[in-house]
Amino acid sequence: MYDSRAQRIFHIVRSIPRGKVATYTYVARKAGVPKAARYVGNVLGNNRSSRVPCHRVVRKDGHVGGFRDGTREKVRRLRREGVVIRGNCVGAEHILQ
DNA sequence: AGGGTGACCCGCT
DNA sequence: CAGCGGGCCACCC
Repeated sequence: MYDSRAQRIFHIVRSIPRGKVATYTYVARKAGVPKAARYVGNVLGNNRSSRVPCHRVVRKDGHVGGFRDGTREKVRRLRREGVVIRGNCVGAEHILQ
């Protein structure tokens, strides 16, 4: 199973509403490990549960970032939720601060 | 205990 | 403005 740290990360990601996205840094900060953005990616990459909408987590510079099933799929899912994406960049208006 | 890993980030060139 | 280098962190052998 996962330890409390990973659980916290999943919980935070699950709280991201449809049509919004959060950054890896944002999730790391809310999880209490502000400099562990990279680790957040590790945890989400490992995740396979459809209950965790990890496609809603993007890079701080606005780029969509990686995805287990491919960046294309991540973009598709976000667009389906109404998120505006130019190239591989999400509109800043969707990013939670 | 220690080195390897990665869906990241920042500063410098 | 694009690349590169180094830092970063928790986890996994």
